[in-house]
Amino acid sequence: MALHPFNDKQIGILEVAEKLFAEKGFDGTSVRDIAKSAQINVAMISYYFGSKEKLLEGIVLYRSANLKLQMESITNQSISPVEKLENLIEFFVHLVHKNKCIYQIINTEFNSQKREIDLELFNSTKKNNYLILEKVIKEGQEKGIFKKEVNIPMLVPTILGTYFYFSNNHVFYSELIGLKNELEVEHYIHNDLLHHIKQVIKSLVTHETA
Amino acid sequence: MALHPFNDKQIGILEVAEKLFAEKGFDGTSVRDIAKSAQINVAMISYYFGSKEKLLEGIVLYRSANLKLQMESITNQSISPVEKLENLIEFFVHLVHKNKCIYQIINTEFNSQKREIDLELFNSTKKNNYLILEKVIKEGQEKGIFKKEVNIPMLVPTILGTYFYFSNNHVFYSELIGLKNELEVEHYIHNDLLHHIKQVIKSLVTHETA
Amino acid sequence: MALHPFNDKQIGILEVAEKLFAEKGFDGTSVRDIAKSAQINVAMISYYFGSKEKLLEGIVLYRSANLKLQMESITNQSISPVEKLENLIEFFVHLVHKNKCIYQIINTEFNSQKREIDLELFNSTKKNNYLILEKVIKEGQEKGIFKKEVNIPMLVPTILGTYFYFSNNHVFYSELIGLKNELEVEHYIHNDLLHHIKQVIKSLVTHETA
Amino acid sequence: MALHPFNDKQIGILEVAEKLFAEKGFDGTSVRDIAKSAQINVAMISYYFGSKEKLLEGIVLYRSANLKLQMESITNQSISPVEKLENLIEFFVHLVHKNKCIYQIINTEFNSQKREIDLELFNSTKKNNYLILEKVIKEGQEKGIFKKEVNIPMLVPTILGTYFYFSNNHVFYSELIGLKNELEVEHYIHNDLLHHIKQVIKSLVTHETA
DNA sequence: GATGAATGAGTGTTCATTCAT
DNA sequence: AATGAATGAACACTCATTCAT
Repeated sequence: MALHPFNDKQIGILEVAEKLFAEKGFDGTSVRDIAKSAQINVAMISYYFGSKEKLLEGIVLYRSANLKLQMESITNQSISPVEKLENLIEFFVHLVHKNKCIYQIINTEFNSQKREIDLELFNSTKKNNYLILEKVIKEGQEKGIFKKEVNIPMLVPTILGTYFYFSNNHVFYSELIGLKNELEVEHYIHNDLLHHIKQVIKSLVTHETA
Repeated sequence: MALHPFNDKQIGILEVAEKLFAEKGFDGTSVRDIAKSAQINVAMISYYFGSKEKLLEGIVLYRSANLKLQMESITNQSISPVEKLENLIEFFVHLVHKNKCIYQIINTEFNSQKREIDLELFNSTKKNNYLILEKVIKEGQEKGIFKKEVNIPMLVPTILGTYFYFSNNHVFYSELIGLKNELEVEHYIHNDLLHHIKQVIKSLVTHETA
Repeated sequence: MALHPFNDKQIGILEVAEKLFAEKGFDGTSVRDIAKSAQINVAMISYYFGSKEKLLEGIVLYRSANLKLQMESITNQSISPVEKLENLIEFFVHLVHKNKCIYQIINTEFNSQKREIDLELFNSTKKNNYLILEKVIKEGQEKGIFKKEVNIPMLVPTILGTYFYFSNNHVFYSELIGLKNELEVEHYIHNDLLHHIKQVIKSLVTHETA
Repeated sequence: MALHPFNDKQIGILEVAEKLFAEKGFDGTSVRDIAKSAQINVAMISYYFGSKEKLLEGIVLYRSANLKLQMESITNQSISPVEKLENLIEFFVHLVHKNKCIYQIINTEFNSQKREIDLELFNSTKKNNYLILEKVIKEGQEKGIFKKEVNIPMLVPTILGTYFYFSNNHVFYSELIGLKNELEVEHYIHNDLLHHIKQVIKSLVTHETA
């Protein structure tokens, strides 16, 4: 059974719209833009989704359904808390990187109550992710591997904030670091940036091992 | 001599527009919205700035000029590198917090080449800030206080990314942490969040001191 | 043999459409409204009637056929001209009251050549009704019961105009007279209003009887 | 002081719109039709009136203000009740004939709560007219000139209903009576039809004078 | 025979901008 | 210097109708 009620044609429109909304913003994207990109008639957007706003809701619903995670496997393995933590960070970063568009949209369109739609499914996923991370940290703390005085709720902001800040300013940092094209940026993210984030978190939570 | 060419009336419009653009986005804000908020005639925006786009450029120019920093004082004092670093982090966080609006605008309106205007002044400030941080870190490394293997360019993304991620998702985190109103959020940022960021960076760059 | 070519499904649509057209006007009613009310597919209207306009013609045709009257009986009875006149007035008022919808439609949609469809059948019925009334009046005149100087063509406008004016403004008159609900309005029409119209016409055409 | 807040340009639009609404109905008339007829830009309708609906309200307001009557003169003269009644009928018929459009609009657009706008001013005028007529009738009754058993509230429906029924069906009646053009119809209304209506009312309310 | 999908034209309205003053 | 009036283009959306099945 599907987690969302969209057929193939609708999904095509959703994905085109997601890309455009992420690039140009909701208000900066007209239904005509979407229709042209998706090679459909303008009327189809109303026909399929009811309205432009409902289309946006559709995107959130569609992606929220897809984001339902199977992270249990990561944290249930019989590996050390540090390894679990590293796997989790890797998982988080890959996840948001792969779903950059929808995160971009949600961060720009749903901030400060600009728009009011149901983010419940999305937020429950976020909450769930937090709880998994919290469990791993507490496990490490109990084992004496992790420090006690860590501000756990602020870990995800540090992990994902670092990623998003880099991503949002990738033009600036590409120049600063000397990345010549998108491929190199991509490579940098999956290697250097990810490594940096891991180091940041590990340094914070673990006792220094000489 | 002024760093920007705007008179008092224009500044009034700029500040109103900045607030609205940050709240509702550039495309989501009409010149009539701005005119009404600023209690001026609609035609004034074109009259004073040429166009809505030019108004946006004006905001960036106005704020960039204001962001010109006197950070030298922080780093020239005869205090330890760790203290310098802490002061710098505090300075950065307070700066972006105070100028949240313009950062919001730049992050949403100038991503992925959506809009092409001159961010040179803004970017040079950013670059300058980076260089100051880099200097502090290198000083600490030379003194043997800081680790060598730190990815210095990614420090600002970690510092400001953490702040922005929290700020963008403050509704979610207010609920998670239990902050009841804007005042408590404000207090949390200047205390707990700032402390967390300092810990993150210090843990990363310093050798553990037992 | 049927007087119109419509099957049961078509008649269902016609009657729903008639009601909606009378309530909201032709242009104010969409084929989707009709389809929803009639619980059929939107495409059915074009399928069955060819177009929305043809559907309107269909309604007129359907009702015109139904309006074919058996009034001969009224005027052929061996009763006095005054009684014939009263019966005729009663018949007219009841007829238009029962078919209020189609009269409403015709009065609003076919005025001033707004729409050009075949009202021949409808008009021939109207003409026929006039002739029957004329016959009764002339019979009364010949018998010396009715006045000679009556403007016979204006009798129907007086009879039906009074009814329609009241009907169109029933909200205003309900308040003026003190009718509390639709039932009381209905009762008023069949009693007081009908009586008034009879008095009006009788006073006009008959010699005062002391 | 003006009874309505419209300037000359607005009045131009109002009058064009009134004509079109009367001819083709509110829903049958597009703002582009109006703009073209009034030789103005489409946006002006929203600019001046806010919306198409508000334009309709504007028409009603404009005409209602104009309909404020100085009928007192008619009924305060020292003439017989019969003469007063005749003058009143003449006044009513001329009034509605001259303002045919707005009456047409109100009768078709505001029936059965199809549209809900403020008809208070219009209705108070209607009520006022009724009261003046009632006064005249009662004066005649007191003087013994008019009958007692008259249904006074139904007099206006008879007077104006007759006029409107003829007007709405003028094509049919032109053919029936043999009126060749608009001029002849106009002439018929002001002479024969008006005379007929007077006869109808006089016959009803006065005692026959041999 | 009957219908869901799809379309192009048209809807009322808002937009940033310009113009006359 | 400053503004109310005005404009053409674009907006999201609905329309009656058609078409493939």
